[in-house]
Amino acid sequence: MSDLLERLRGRGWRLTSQRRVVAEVLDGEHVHLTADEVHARAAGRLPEISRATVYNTLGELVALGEVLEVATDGRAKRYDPNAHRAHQHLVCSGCGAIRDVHPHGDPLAALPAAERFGFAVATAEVTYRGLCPDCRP
Amino acid sequence: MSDLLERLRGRGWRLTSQRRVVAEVLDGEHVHLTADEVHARAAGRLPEISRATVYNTLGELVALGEVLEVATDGRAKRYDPNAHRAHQHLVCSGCGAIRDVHPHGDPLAALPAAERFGFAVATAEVTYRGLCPDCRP
DNA sequence: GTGTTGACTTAGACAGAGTCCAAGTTAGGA
DNA sequence: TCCTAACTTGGACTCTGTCTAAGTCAACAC
Repeated sequence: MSDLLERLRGRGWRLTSQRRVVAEVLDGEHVHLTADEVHARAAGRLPEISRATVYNTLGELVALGEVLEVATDGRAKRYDPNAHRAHQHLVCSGCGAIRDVHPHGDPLAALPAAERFGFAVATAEVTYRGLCPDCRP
Repeated sequence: MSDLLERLRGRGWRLTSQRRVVAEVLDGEHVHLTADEVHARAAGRLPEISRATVYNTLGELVALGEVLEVATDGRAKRYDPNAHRAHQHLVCSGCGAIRDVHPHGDPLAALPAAERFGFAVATAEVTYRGLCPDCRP
């Protein structure tokens, strides 16, 4: 994602310090941060950045396909900078930890035409759930 | 789900009119209602039922395994009374419509041991997304 | 039937996540 | 350097969902 800023500029983005900081936060740690966590880290570098701007910027990055939105629980969405390699998520039912995983095969292929009901099915998201080593009894 | 009330009674539930109405609402329409929609329909039959009771009852039904919680967007959770037959969900990216679908194969099998990172993986939820016939261009 | 009691329900306050808006600021082209 | 549309800001607001204290009532014992 290091040339992300250039790609965005090429798409007509105005390159503000706020957007730069948000992109750097996502780029820096390949974890799954919530919007509030992104805001906290961004504020570490640019104290006056507002929550609204973080939400706006994240929404734009998602719309541009540079970042994935992950909703594994009913709580805050998380943002995954690893948008350029297909993967799924493994979530701990105990502590909520998330890992990227790479199952084999294409999950889309498992849905026969008769089960598509005329939808133009485009993607399949898989969430695996279970207890992580730290949470196992 | 018609004998749901009996099953619940057998598990020590007190059978109040509120719980009965919530169970009937879920039983009556095999759609995926939000908590607020369940509340609205329940209030049609029992006007003084409170939101808190609807949330409590839905939570209990989920804990008992009688109803599934489905979070397909970052918005309100939806409640799926079809908990006794394994299935996945197909969601319209345009209007949000949800259908139960039955892919073949077990999605869990696609995750090799090397990709489980010591987790005791228990379930795999698949969400297929695409445009429904009404939303296709 | 009546009484008792703890489980259940209620209204409303509260909290977390996210959106919206009007006013102020600024990146980048002319 | 100036201009202006695009961007940012703080704060109010909405939407979901949770919590609490006080009141109610289903089911059991008698």
